[in-house]
Amino acid sequence: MAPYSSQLLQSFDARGYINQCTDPEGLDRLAAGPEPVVAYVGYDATADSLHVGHLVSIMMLRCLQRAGHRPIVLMGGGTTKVGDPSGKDETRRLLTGEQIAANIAAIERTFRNFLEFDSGPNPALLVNNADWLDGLAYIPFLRDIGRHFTINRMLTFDSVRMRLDREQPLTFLEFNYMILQAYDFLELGRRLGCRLQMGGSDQWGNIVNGIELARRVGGHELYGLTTALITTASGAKMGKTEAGAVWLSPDRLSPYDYWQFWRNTEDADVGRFLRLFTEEPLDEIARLEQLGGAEINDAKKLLATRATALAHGEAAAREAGETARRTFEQGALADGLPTVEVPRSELESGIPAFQLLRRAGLADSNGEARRLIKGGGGKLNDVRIDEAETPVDAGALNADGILKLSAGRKRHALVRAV
RNA sequence: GGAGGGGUGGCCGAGUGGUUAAAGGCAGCAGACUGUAAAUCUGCCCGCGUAAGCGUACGCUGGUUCGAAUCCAGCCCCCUCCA
Repeated sequence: MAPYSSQLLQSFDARGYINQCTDPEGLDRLAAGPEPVVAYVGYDATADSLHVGHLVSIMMLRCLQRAGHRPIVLMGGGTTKVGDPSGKDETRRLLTGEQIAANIAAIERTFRNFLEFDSGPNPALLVNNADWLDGLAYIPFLRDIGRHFTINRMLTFDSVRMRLDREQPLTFLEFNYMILQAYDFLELGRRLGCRLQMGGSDQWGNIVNGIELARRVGGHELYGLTTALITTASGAKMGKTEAGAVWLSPDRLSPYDYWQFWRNTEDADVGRFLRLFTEEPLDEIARLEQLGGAEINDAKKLLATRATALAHGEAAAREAGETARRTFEQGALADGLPTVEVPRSELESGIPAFQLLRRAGLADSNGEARRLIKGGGGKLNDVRIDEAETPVDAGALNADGILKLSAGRKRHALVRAV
């Protein structure tokens, strides 16, 4: 990779963000120029939270802002009504307008932790493509925009071909997604002077479409840059835990669990993840990833705390780290673990252990809780539970009226008598 | 419109009348080993139930049968070839 002259691309490159770029030299010149670069990443509003799969692009926006440029978060309020067929076997169920609006509001809260929207010389912008897509008139749109797309070419795109090859239906509605995304780029260029779109590698085709559309209708030269899909060293897609997706919203995944996710990073990924997901100095990261054996755990703790601080704030990160330290290193019963409340009267009369495990959220069904205990994974106050039926009563509570349940060595929950 | 093939548990994929809650693989959970790592080995892996058992499940609806994922009919959807 040629050395870049702009601080922006130097940082992107050093952090490991870049997978493909449509015109690295051109973009480098633009970023090294006197004007701040306006760049965007689009996010669908299909859920009320983003997850770690989105995190690289969020970090890029943050990095871009810190380098003095202007980030735009594009919420797909309009495109979500259509549904991106990329990477999906089946048509997604359609969301209502209210659901989409609620999702956007929830996601915005996450972005406020990563980007500066209200002050500074280059505040971030959050825009919604429903603003221009909802009011499109069909015939004029077809004539002005649709004429620049050929079906022949659209059929060659991975998102389309995959559906066709896998013999899955692709509706005309979804087929239009790539056109709308291309149009978004054009529109952001016109409205806000946006020159760069970034996204995951699966967005490459869609991004290129936007660039070509702008060229055909005679706009500015636009640039595209994608990130690699982040996988773990053992090849698994990143972002799954025991409990499911790793969400960025604290309502979906507690800061404690988020911290744990990063703490459990594989050895071989620590350096790479520190570069991608924290802002630690690069030479410090280089030192940390050299650590061997058990010492690498210090690097993992730093990764967990820094990454959690970005998503949930310094205080939450410190608290999560402290909870983990007391739970794992001292074997103590620490506040900050997931907690459920149970009426004291119920505990007085005794609750079968398997039921309590389920109620504490450590098992999804009674059967699963039973199997957990049978397999030796159920613990009450760090003592193995031998029988699923064994009643847990008030005697297990400590002086504060709390007891600890565990599923395996990593998943813990507190039960508080009330 | 015609001919043929197909729709099985989170995913992939066996299974052509009872021994099938359904082989095998992946993913997931737990145990052992460790460092809250990886790799490896072991167990678990639809729900309820201590258990016996019950409920639900092989695209949908009905039928044949003592008994159906398996046979029959109709319907829906997908694929291939022909028009």
